[in-house]
Amino acid sequence: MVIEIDFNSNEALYLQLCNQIITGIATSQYHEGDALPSVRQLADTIGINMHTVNKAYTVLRQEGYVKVDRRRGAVIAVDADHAEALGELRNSLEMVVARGMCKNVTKEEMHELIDRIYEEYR
Amino acid sequence: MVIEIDFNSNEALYLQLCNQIITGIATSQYHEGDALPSVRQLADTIGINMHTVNKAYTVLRQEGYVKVDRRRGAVIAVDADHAEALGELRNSLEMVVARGMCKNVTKEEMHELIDRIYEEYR
DNA sequence: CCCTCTGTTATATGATCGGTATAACAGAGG
DNA sequence: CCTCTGTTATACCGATCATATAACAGAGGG
Repeated sequence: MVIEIDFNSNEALYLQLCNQIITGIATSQYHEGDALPSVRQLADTIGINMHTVNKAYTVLRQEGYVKVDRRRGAVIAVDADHAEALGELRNSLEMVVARGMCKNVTKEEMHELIDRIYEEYR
Repeated sequence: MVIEIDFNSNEALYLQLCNQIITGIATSQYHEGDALPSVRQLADTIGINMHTVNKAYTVLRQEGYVKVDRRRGAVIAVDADHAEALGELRNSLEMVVARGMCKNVTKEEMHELIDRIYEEYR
């Protein structure tokens, strides 16, 4: 999978990495058991520091998207704790929905947006 | 409206302020034309610096939630540019939905979450 | 007219974070 | 043994966050 970093973004590099890999899992570009590039290798190919990649992998592990073998490196392993996932989703959605409501976005429009994203990502 | 700041949060103070005020608008605790406390007054009541409040107000103005009179201070004035709002909503939702999909959250569950938030906020 | 309130701007300081850099360590293979 | 893996420690630089002090212009109120 191609990972592209925007150095002019105000989003932190390690967060861009996390988000792209998570999107890669959602879009089935990464599958359970796939090995990610090693921290040194990925850092080299996209031209950033090893520790920045390591930070991204650490966050991904803490959030339950990869597991780390000492020798194989980071491996896609989604920990789909459903209740926990719903709780965090809820927190993330609250601010998004609040902003939408202020701007007169109906919940039907919100549903439509979600359906569209689901279609594109599946 | 009561504004509560969590000094132990990893979220920046000025962003906590923004989010709470936006939530206040969504939940009809603030209405179009209502005046927010002055930067000095609000800073004093919650025990933070004037400039931190000023930064929050500046962001709220840029994102179209308040307008600033020289005399009256910050006044709730939502600029509901619908197309623009939908675009930004879409961007915010993409990462949320991607994380949900990884954790096997169905779009029906996502819809239900949104409906529930809409109910609670209305 | 003066006093007081409003947002705004300018500087400076300290703490934290993001990213880089160099280095070393332990574990697991080939 | 050599090489790969993640991991840890340390240091440095720049940007951001929050604070502090200070001053300015505009708009009322007494």
